[in-house]
Amino acid sequence: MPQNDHLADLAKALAHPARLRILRLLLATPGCIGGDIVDAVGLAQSTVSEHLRILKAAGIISGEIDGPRVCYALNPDALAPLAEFIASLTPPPGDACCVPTRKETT
Amino acid sequence: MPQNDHLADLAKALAHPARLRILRLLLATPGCIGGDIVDAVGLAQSTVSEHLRILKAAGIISGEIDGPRVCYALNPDALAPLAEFIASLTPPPGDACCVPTRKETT
DNA sequence: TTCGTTAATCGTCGATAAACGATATAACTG
DNA sequence: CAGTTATATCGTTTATCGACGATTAACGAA
Repeated sequence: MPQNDHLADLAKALAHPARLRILRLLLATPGCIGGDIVDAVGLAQSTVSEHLRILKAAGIISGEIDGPRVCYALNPDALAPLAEFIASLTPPPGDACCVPTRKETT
Repeated sequence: MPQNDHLADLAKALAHPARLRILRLLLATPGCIGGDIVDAVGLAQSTVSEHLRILKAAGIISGEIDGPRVCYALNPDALAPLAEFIASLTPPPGDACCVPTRKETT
């Protein structure tokens, strides 16, 4: 079942705090973002570049060359299969769309 | 941000095809399931046991001793944080219904 | 063209993960 | 108690990951 392989690849791309931080950063940054990522995550430039490469290889982000920089952007559709899988494991309680989220401030 | 660490741990637990297969198997199996998992995934018993240990450590499954066997069961709530994170990256298409704005903490 | 900036790639290292066989543990059976 | 079955753990080997510094490539500006 190659689908599992793909899902595992997606999960693997998320399986690192630095990459999650990068994704949050991209989410919080409306426009283009370049080397600021390096500052924000506090790792070496080459390390950040590697994380970006991994995210890009998984299709989770896309990089567009913009002059001397590269403009990264989220590509959230890529994660849809993983989201579906997780949802499929989740019990169907009363998951009507709008459930008043009680208990969230854990 | 320790939350990223936790999310990364969850994703890491999912980042292997054999573990995804195990989760699917648990999902498809209503009652208790024991060593049949070994047959289904086609790996050595010790390897499967290790995968089960990892899933259990992540809280994604739980194992209850049932006589000579161990009864494994999904524990889908454990994945909720990861599902939320992925959802937060997903563009809000027409989600008029559930505004999942989890109030920007931090 | 030369220089400075930005990002990607290379080479290397230690750490972690994955897989296996062998062995140990626990519980039921007789 | 001895034997069988079902899991877990141990120890080892191999592969992959994560991080870094150094180098290279691409681009804009002077």
